[in-house]
Amino acid sequence: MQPRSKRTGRTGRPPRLSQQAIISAAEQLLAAEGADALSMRRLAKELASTPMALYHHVRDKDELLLLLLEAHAQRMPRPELPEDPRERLIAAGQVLHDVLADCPWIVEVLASDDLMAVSALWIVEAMVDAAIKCGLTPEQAVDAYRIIWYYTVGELMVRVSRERRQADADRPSYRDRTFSMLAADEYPRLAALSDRWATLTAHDTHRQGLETVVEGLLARA
Amino acid sequence: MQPRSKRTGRTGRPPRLSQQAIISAAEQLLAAEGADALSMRRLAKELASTPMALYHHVRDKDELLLLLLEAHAQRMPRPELPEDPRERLIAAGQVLHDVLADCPWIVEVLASDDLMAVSALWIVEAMVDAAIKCGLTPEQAVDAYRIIWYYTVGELMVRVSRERRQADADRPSYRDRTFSMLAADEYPRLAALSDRWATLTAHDTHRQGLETVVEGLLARA
DNA sequence: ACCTGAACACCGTTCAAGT
DNA sequence: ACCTGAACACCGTTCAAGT
Repeated sequence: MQPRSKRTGRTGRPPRLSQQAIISAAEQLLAAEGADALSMRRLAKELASTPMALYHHVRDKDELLLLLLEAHAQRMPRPELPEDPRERLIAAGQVLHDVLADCPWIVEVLASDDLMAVSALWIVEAMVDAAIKCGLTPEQAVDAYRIIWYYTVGELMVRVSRERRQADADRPSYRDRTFSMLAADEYPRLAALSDRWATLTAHDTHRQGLETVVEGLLARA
Repeated sequence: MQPRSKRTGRTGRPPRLSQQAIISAAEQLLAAEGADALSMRRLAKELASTPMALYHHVRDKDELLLLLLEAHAQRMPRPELPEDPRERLIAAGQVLHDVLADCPWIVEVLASDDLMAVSALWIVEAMVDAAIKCGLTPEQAVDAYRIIWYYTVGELMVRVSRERRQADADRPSYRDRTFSMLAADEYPRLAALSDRWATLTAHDTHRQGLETVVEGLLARA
């Protein structure tokens, strides 16, 4: 696995670093200290090397993040999807979500490209295929994929940022401050729900929303 | 409008800076040079002041961003929403989207809090109200709002990041490289669509997706 | 080919002092 | 009360040089 220099001339030293080693170290760092800790400089320190040595193996930080996403997607199990196209569409959407949900650092990558890693492309294929089998045209199927994708990205964004906020939990959230000041005449619905808002918006609605979105998408088939 | 010191003692100088002045300068900077240019240091330079002077008027950069969002939402016109609750729900979702869509720098704020500025809270009120009038329970209405919110955030994230990518358009997108290498036997649907993928995913599906999501939401009412 | 050291051009934020 | 200067603890990336 470890790439070696092709010519082992007398003066050439064996490479101390490799893309693999860098990716592994980055994964360890992410697991141990979270996304904020991952910087080129810190990573170099972790590898007992210098920042510039990394740039010999990855083009820039963006490429490193993409490589990390790729490695993560490759490791994920590829579950059998249901035969029924509707169930298949929902299941694929769920997998898409789950692949990304357990590596929250990925959100920065999400923003940087609108397409998954190659290793996750089978999910997109499954979704477009299922949508077509549900009676959508190929064009509608692509639109359906995009709508589900937007829903997924949004859910992840909000989920991750909430988790980060809870991490440094000292200061009261803007939301709490806002809801305690709600004028009941101007915002009757929100005021009526204000004390339950935190709990109502805390429970996980991803799956339910996914099913809802699919229901809407197939209604036009 | 300009806050003045209450005691104008002989030794007290008139304040050179104010929250208002800082916000205005930040808006100008954002308009002129985009989100990346907005830093506390740069902003101080623009105001012919020092970074630390800013911290006397805003707590930190997060608060500044929140104040900017608030100011933006306040300026937005508040359109009359349709009476019909279903149309009302869609229209409110559209406004929510539009308020955010024309200030792409906001995406960083979106991640940092799950609730809108106070000035945009009327949209949430309208959505929850419309959902209830459509026959949903208050709990379902909150879930409906959240699902639309996720969809909106995701659409904006992807939209903004695509626009940024096009800004520095030198390097070919990861997507293009990926799609040109697609194995037709492994990804039959995507391969069949590969040459049209760019155009199919370029057109704006926000509105259509919004209507679809609402359709799915109301199907269970 | 692979790596290092020093530098460039930045960040957000804190501290201690000035008027 | 309002502001300044200097500093702390970082960033990503480039350049020129070393073996």
